[in-house]
Amino acid sequence: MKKPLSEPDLPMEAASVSDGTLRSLHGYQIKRAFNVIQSDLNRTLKPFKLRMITYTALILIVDNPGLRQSQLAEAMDIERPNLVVIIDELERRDLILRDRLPSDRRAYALKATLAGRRLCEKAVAAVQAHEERLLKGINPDALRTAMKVMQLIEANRHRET
Amino acid sequence: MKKPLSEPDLPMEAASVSDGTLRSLHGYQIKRAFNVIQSDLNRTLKPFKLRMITYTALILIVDNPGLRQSQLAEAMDIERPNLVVIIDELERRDLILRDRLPSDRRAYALKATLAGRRLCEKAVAAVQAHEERLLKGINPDALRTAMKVMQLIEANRHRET
DNA sequence: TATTGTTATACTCTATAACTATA
DNA sequence: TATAGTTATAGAGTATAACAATA
Repeated sequence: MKKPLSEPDLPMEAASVSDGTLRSLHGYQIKRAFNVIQSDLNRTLKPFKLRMITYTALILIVDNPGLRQSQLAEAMDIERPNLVVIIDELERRDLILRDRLPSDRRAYALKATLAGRRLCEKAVAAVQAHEERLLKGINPDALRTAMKVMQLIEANRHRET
Repeated sequence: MKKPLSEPDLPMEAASVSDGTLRSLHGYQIKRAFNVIQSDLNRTLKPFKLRMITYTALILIVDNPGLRQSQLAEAMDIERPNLVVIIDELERRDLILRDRLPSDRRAYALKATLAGRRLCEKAVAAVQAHEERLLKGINPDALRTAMKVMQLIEANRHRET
């Protein structure tokens, strides 16, 4: 929706797209913003061979050593099966490791390796630059408000089948 | 991230996930909100056999009769090839039709059928209820601010490369 | 019985290259 | 040559059922 209203050189038959807000669909604006963030972030993370989802998993493991996969999946709000391949990928690259919990031999304690912590810190710096770029010109109060709104939306999740 | 901090009955080995904001990653909060919206909306649209993306295309065609596919793709911020299957689906269900433009026989003028307009209006009502539910308790000013922030993020899209 | 991690699978959304028919 | 729509395809995210090992 870069061109908000009518273009001068369109033939009569072609309509102009009504500007901005789709009626009754705030969700689509959030989708568009998210797509921009995701593709820009993935470009930023490419040199580290990380994606948004693997970066998120790595940073949570670095910041919360000993996390179980089920806890991490809940924290990331993804399904357990989908986390497995992410953990596999990080483990194969020796960025994290799966330690068996003696107290519960079904579960793993996830821990970052030194290499994982180092890569994470470098990636964090790049991501900070990415966010500065993408959030440039946005009033910090407005941004805080927006993030609070995102949390409220998440909290209003509809759980009944 | 429903449980913000430590759970009382966890064994010592298990760490608690640090609450809320992932350091330097506003994007992930937006992702989570979007996922909630998308899955709730798709559930809402299921009785109409629509999804977020087909609903969006339909409403834009209803509101902008004569739209070309390329214009619609740009308005929805998706790639032209991905729009084709969406238009196919709506056309197969006789909700819209592709009219050849006499002035440019490469292009189509997209128009909603009566059935399409009727389904659209019913879906709009359901979506309004969905958004009321999901945005319940959110200050309208805060919501407006959040939507403006989403637009600004979209406008800061990184285009080089 | 219930839970942790796993496998397999299916569906959706996104992105790109290459084609056709028109301009 | 450029553009509108199309085909084919690949990649990534998400969701569910069912299983083995363990609780």
